[in-house]
Amino acid sequence: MQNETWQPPSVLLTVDLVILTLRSSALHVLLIERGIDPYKGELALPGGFIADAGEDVFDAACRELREEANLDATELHLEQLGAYGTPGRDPRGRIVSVAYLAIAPGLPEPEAGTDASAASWLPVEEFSQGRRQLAFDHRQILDDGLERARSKIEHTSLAAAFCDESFTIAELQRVYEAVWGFELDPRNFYRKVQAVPNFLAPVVPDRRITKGRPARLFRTGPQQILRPPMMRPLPPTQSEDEE
Amino acid sequence: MQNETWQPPSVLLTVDLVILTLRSSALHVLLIERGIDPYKGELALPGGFIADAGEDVFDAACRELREEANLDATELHLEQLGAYGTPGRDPRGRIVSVAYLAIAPGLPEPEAGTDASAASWLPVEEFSQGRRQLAFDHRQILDDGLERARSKIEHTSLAAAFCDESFTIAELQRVYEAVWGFELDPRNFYRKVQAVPNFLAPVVPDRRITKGRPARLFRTGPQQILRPPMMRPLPPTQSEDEE
DNA sequence: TCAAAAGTGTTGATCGTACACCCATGA
DNA sequence: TCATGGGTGTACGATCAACACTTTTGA
Repeated sequence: MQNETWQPPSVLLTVDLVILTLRSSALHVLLIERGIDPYKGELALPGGFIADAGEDVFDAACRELREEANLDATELHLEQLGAYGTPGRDPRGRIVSVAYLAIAPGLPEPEAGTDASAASWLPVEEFSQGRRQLAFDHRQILDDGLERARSKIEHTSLAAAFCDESFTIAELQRVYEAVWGFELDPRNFYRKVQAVPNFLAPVVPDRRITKGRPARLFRTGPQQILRPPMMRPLPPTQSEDEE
Repeated sequence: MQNETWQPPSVLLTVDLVILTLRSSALHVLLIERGIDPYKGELALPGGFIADAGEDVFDAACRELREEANLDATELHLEQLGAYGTPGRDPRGRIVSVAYLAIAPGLPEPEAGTDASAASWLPVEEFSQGRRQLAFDHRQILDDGLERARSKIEHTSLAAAFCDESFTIAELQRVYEAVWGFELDPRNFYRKVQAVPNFLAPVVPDRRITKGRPARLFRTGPQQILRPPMMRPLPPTQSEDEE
């Protein structure tokens, strides 16, 4: 236990964002090329220091979302991933980062001439087997964010956050396939999602023009928790050795 | 964007612990009665400031576990819940807390005469419907920890962390029943857990003396992810209104 | 009328649940 | 030999994967 003159040490606080979206049926993450040291020129997650001692951490994540990605936090899903506080993770000193996961519908390229101009969408597939590195411990944060997304679309309605407000069941299926990296049977998927009570609510009018028969449109219903869950097929398991 | 003389603000960092265990087949959480202001005399989660600017946040959680609860972090499950950083959550100033969830096998009462003497195990049931309050935002942290535990025992082997190194299937069942608040059929539970490949491994010798037929002993196998998952029965859902 | 995508029916295997029943031990 | 808890068999309904098939549109 500390004596009475002991003062607790202070740390610097940053937020980092794993922003995911679907582009051309592939999962992408928004990354920036760092313009300053440390890690100048390397890829990193968007983020930054909290603005002042009174700023809420969640508000800081919303602000960075706006400043670095031109995205409005009220229009997308934003949840905390966790705190990353290992000493030495940032060469500038003791910096603890609170990471957030954001999920956005398909979006245009970040506009040049804005603060977001250094940002670009990269396919997550390029980072999947350690093929490409990121600054700081951002590789770990990205992996944690991906696993969170993969896991949460199983038993929550999170997958709809990748879609526009109204969407077809085929569009929703493309989300699951991109995030999980598995192909799914469209006929079974169609019935499975509709069988979950209050997950999807039909939207009557404005159907879109496609090639074949037009699809029905849906929006998310009140049910956030999926029962039964959408179970992802297991990857090739080689543990078939029980009797 | 900030100008060049701007300096990022610093914050104070604490860790808080949600320590769960099973006592007499009921889920309990370790709480301390605060000896100093703020919230003097009220119940709070064990925790405290990081010791110095170089201490890892996880290590700080291990240290508090030892100091405040007399528990050894190497012998129990410890995982991060998340960061709690709303301004005003602590009247002493801008304090960000990183919360951890710890799960321990059944343990004796904290010893008097130690730093942990102000700590005691309380049944979580007393806090379940806002019946009793906690200091700071610890009520929220406790709720998040409970939901994490309830959710994780569904699809991971976390439930075994509530048991000793070797345990019977009936003991494991009591964990599920206490954490979920549901009674389960012992016969079906028995086969269900054994059907998960590599979840449980038999332990041959030393069986315990009980009333009836002695039960087989098991320890956890290498499989951390449960496939298929143990699904908790749904609470009385009143949304049976689809056609 | 053809291609393409949406949506439906059906079937056999698997899984979950309920519960009857048998087994091994201490008292 | 009885009470007690451990463990097995089985049957029925629900769910799932696979895939043949019909529907609705644009071209």
